[in-house]
Amino acid sequence: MPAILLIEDDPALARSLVSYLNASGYTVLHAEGQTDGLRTFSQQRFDCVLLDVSLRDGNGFAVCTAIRAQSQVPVIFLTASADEAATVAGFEVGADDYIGKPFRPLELLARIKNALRKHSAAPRLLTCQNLRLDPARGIVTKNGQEVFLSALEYRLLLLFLSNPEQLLTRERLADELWTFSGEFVGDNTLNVYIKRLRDKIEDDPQHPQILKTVRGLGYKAVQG
Amino acid sequence: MPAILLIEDDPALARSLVSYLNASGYTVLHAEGQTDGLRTFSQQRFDCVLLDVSLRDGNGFAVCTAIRAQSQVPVIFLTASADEAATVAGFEVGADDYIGKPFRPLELLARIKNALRKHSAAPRLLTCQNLRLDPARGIVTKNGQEVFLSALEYRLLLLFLSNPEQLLTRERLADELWTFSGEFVGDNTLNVYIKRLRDKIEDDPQHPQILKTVRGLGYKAVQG
DNA sequence: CTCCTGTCTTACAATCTTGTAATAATCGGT
DNA sequence: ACCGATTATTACAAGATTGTAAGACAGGAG
Repeated sequence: MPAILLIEDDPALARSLVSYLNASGYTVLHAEGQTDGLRTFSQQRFDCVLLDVSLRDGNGFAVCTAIRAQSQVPVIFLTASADEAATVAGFEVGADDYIGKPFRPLELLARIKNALRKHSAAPRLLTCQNLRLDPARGIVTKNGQEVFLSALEYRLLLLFLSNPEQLLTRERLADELWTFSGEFVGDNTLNVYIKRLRDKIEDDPQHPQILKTVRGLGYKAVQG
Repeated sequence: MPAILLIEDDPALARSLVSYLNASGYTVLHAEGQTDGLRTFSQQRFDCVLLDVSLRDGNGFAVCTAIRAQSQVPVIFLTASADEAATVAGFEVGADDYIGKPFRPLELLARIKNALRKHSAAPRLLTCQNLRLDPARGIVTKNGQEVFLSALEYRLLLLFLSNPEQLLTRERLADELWTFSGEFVGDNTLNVYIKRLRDKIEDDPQHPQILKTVRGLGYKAVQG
């Protein structure tokens, strides 16, 4: 049951929104103004914020900026006006969507749902054939079995899976792996890492199906 | 210069949109209908798709579904009607936004810009005080200097920074770190890892400012 | 085919990581 | 202040990682 924070100082409108959203399966917490809203926001976790632009004790843009300073939560602006400049300003301060009154109930629901979906679609997996890399957990699996990669092997694979079908030059790869370690690393070192990675992730390291060699240029990972 | 695919079968509207968006700094390619649009889409890369719901040779929903089958590109629906059901249906098939005619020019621009920003905002950084973890590169830095973490230390830190201000129980942490290695790990092992991580990321490991101990329960990372 | 160049493979020491155990320190309650 | 339980610290061995070097191999040009 997703939790929504509604920051709205029109009592009648707030009441109707709360009951409508409740009926639609959301837990709604209503804050009356800027101060109230930000305090509530910092006290508990919400899945989405509905924010009126015109609050008596300050405008909604400031609230949105404050929220953005500490969170990536979806923020949807509500506005009475057909004020185009306000809409633009809303997006500038990091809003996710902007709905003008009068609200069409189903559209409001659809936009909330959309915001929640987009936002929760974060845990992306990088995959290639039977290989899966989960950047949010730092884990690599092959056919469901964990493949334990060393720190550098992980970074190398991450590079490849983030740039599928793209040719990564030897130089680019070395740069990415050893930028911070100011020291030189030998010219052959990358070859060795490619081999080690292939030994761990390829079914037949002699005939790699994932990390292809592009002679004279570098390597590329296949799409998949 | 972002590339936009406009699928719109009203010639007058299309002309005005193309020239307006061109003037606003976008490269626009105009397709007249469903078939045309999908062919163009598969032939080159676009940063955003503007899609009219009512096309003569098929409705826009089908086009959106087809696009979603092969790409995560932002899709913004354009609609003549104030048809609420259509709006809802648009989001159902994976649209990112929905704009009703008549368009307000600046709002249209703002929504396009928003879609582009949200979509390209992938390289998120997890930060806490002077510490930064880049999941897209698998790199941790402290005051700009790289902190080289072992695979398990990295995963442990990732866990903490992904759940700021949340209490992570000892059990939960051990589960996440050692799920795949079916073996038992000693009860004290986690303590040792916490210590090692603190030694690398805290300014004063004796008085941790990032990884707080919650006696009897677990640990939590501070926000920020 | 032959040579050359670039890549792969193997092997190797120095160092780091991993998990354990033993000991010390700390917190909270009495 | 004392006690018991929880957490922190230290030290240690087995094993893994890292970077290098040397030789084997493979592809392309002539």
